[in-house]
Amino acid sequence: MAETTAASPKATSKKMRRQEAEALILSAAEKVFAEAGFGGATMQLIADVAGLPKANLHYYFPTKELLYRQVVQRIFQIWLQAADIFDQAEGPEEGIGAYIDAKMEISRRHADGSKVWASEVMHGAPVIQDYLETTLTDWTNGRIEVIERWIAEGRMAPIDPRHLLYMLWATTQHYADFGHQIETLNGGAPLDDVQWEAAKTNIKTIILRGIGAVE
Amino acid sequence: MAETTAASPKATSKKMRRQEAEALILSAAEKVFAEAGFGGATMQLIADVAGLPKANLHYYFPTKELLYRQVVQRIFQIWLQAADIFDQAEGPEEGIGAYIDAKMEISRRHADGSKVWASEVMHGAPVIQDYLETTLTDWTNGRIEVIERWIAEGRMAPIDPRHLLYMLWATTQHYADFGHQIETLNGGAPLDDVQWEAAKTNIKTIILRGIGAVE
DNA sequence: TCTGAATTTGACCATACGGTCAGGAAGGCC
DNA sequence: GGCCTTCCTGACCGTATGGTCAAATTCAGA
Repeated sequence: MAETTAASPKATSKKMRRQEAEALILSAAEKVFAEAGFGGATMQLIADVAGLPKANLHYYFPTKELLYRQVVQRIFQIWLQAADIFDQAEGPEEGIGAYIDAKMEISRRHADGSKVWASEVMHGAPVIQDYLETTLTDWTNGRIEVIERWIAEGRMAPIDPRHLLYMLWATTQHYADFGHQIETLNGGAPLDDVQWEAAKTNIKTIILRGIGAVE
Repeated sequence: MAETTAASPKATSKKMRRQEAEALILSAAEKVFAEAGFGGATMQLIADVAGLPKANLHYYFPTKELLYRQVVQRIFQIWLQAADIFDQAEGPEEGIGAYIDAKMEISRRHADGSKVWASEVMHGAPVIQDYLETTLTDWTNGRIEVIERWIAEGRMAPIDPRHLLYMLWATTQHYADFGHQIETLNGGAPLDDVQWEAAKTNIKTIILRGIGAVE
């Protein structure tokens, strides 16, 4: 189970702080939503995974939708943070290379969150449509400008920046969202450190060469 | 709604042939499963979309799982057929280029099916795990051999064929699975013919150049 | 120690869901 | 027309789910 957050359910005193309780529940919810989807997930199962009675979940998160919304928002934040690397770069090789590395790391460390996000978007983004229209749109347009500048400066080939971004998102998130398929094709074992490195290297090699950012 | 199959619900006589009834239901089910996921989809909603009473669905498909299974199998067949193009090719530029075209066409024409497939895999492939282990594994290994031959013949750079395939799948399916996100970033409108062509061209340009199959 | 706010929880409720069934309707075939 | 198979469907059932609630428990501060 996820050891990324807070203490174990019954380790300390009987009463929890709001913060740690919410973190525990969010972590359990992320896992269950990722495995079963919003419709397939049940509050009972999330409660079981969190090691809490169901009624306790409703104390912190009144409805299933509210809980789900927070799970989605959390991964979106992580997703956005990977953008910083993009900006700090001085050219496409560094910027896009680092962005690929960062997004691959997210796919590995936050596979559940990535799946929840993918599921949400696939179903028409009923919960975070406003984010797509505001934050994501702004972010995308900003990055498109950067790429266009790189093209104008002759640092890479004249590719449509939009489709390049889609390719970056698709390729990196695939390792999280379709992780089960990749694992099966890998003989049933998750990718090990070496294989993850190989994946990153391959992606960077193909894309950076493909856009003419390296020889 | 999908006009790809059969006649409209109540156009002809009261009684339907097994074949057209099943096609109608499968088409409705694909749409609903794509929009709501397996857990979120209800037999009632599928029935409504198909324009049939719920009990009639159970006449043709005894359980929800059985109906779902057939929807998934159908898209998998389409998915596999795109492989033929790969084999008939004589080199990477032609083979991979045609494969990208074919998979992009699937993403456009069968977006719902693609989403159902993605959802199934994301949730651990509870229904089609055997397909992943047999058919898909065989198909993948076969294609890896082809790519390795191309590399050996000096027709492309020494890329890990496995990760190249993942990239092809990811990039092309992204346009179906994340179609809503793309649509939102496109100002709320679906990609038009020109934009789809641009997408294909960009992907082919980047990948074919990236693997050293073209200059 | 007393008090009150925050937290925990078992029991409960209304609803919605997947699935069943019996009886009716259609249509092909003699 | 008579018969039989196939198809259709409203009404129904048991269960599981999201959510509620009031009583119990914990704990910090006066």
